[in-house]
Amino acid sequence: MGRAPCCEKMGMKKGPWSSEEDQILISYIQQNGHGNWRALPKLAGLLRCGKSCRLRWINYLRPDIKRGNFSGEEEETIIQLHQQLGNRWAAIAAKLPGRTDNEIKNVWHTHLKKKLKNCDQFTHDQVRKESNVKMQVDAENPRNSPQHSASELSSVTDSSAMARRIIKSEQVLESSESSKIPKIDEIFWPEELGLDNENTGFPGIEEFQKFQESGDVDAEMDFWDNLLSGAGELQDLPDF
DNA sequence: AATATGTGCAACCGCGATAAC
DNA sequence: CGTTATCGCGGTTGCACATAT
Repeated sequence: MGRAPCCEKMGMKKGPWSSEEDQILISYIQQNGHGNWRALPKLAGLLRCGKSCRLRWINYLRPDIKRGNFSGEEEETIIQLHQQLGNRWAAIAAKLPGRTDNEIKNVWHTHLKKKLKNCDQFTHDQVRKESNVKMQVDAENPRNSPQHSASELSSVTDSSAMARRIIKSEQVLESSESSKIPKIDEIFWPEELGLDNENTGFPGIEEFQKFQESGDVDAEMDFWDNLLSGAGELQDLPDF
């Protein structure tokens, strides 16, 4: 259909809101409700378009807005919901009380996307690595089952589980101030440091690989919890 | 200390859906 | 039933601040 933008009228103010404007909008909505957004600015005495007022109220001034950093739990929820719903930010926001679609969208683009990118990179490397190992094993033992190999690979391509690993591992790092604890990249990409897959120096690496193979995410989360609670013991790690 | 670059976030824009006429 | 107005959503932009060089 094509419709003229709501702010086409000249004289409408744009850009950041002043505290005076905020106050006018808050007190008007508290007294009268928002009603017709388009009519609101005129009635409230604001030189803004209705769209701008609505956005300001929904994303910033609403009393039930929860401000501050997202918890790991919230981030995990967003990742899982995004996997299910895609970029339907409003639908995702509906599952997170006090969070707005705009805020979630921002967090996604600034934090979570990067995490998943790292995760994808890890997954890609891991698949490649496991494929190489598999090819080597197959060459040595042609009777190896192809189905078994597929299930092994599927466990590392579950991006939700991977995201959980990333978040949990970051919690491990945040929980300790020891400079001897390797960064997540160092845990996940030991080959870049010249360490082979068999002996990374990462404590519990065998259990970690076991969970990956089984695909038992909950058991893996328990593993991370144990690692988190025993983060202090990681000081025994070799220098990287 | 000055400048360049990166990051986070609030706000804007355009479009589709839908209600109202 | 077609047209118009409004709302709500998702994508994008631009600015302020932080960090690196």
